[in-house]
Amino acid sequence: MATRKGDLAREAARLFAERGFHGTSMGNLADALGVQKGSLYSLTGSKQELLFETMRSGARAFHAALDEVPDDASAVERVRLALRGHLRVVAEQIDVATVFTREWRYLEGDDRELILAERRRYEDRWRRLFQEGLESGGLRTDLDVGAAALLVLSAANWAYTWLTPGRDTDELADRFVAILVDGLRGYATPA
Amino acid sequence: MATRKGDLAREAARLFAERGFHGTSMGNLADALGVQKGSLYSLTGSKQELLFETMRSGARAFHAALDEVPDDASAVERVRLALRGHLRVVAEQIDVATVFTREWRYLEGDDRELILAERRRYEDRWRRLFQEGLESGGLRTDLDVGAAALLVLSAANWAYTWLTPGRDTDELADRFVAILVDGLRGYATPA
DNA sequence: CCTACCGATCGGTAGG
DNA sequence: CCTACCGATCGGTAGG
Repeated sequence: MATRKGDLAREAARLFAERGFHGTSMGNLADALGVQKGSLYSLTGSKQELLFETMRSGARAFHAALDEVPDDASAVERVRLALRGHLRVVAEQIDVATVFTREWRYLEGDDRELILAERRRYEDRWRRLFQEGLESGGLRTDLDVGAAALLVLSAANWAYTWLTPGRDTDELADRFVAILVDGLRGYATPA
Repeated sequence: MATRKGDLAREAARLFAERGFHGTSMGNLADALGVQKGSLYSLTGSKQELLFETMRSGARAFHAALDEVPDDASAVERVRLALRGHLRVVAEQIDVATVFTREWRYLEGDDRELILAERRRYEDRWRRLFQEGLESGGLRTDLDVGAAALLVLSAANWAYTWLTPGRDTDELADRFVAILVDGLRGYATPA
């Protein structure tokens, strides 16, 4: 069911990702929908609200992807599935993911606080993944959990700049994890 | 020797990093320097030129850091020093690094092509670092060079979002490399 | 470095 | 969804 409101949300994500929030005018959005800019205000309250809705949609997608990671898998397997999930969201919703990762600082007031809290919560969930992996013995005991989480989150957060939608996304996540798990030097896995 | 032109370049980098290129007006820059906005045009040709000069300064700094990596060190050591160099540039010139990493797409015409070429060249130099490491035997023979370079470049390019200037930057680079080299599972180094 | 100004465009509203 | 409009601000210039 394609609604005009949905069309606007999609075009807003696309243009905010392509030109940035401040580089996109309500006039640009109106052109993309083929209407006059005054008409947009029956579909949204403000440009700021369009940004906020895009961010909420991003937060929802990334958290939902993490929800799918099973509690009972091994530490390495959980990291692998979490990275697959994150990269899949980026690949399937590249515009929303781009705006979520890069344009949050143009939010104002309470909108900004709410989205920042969601971003922090997402990163905390990742850190917990590593912390639990360490405690359950799936990761080396001297692992720097903060640095490890930061490293993987960097790969995840930078992905919108290079990921090509529909091109072996899962396999790429696995290749990252393979390097992370066994290292650049790569000793053989013990029997 | 503090010149007005230098003051303007510094304030431009700071504001472009803080509010984004399109979120910063010539009026904001004039306020930061304590002059009227018309006066800025004796120091620069246009707002676009200020962005371009910031980008050139970033490109210069990152390439210069890579120049310092010795040719004759081991593969792992070269990666470690290259990451140290990159993070040091981010820490010491956080505004320039932020703009270089995030605002390049607001450049137009030839300026954009030139800076994009410099960015590509920088990433190529990193890939070569891994390629040479593989050929000299310092890295595991089945290493996916493209994925490994992308992983480290992600950590490097995301650093402007979390790096605190002047706080153990070198040590953090070393911790990243330690995880990358020996892996999350971490087998003992062979004798 | 300032004052005064240019045309263009901005986000948003009123009234239909 | 449109027309017509609001005050504010934009990047930039002229002339001093």
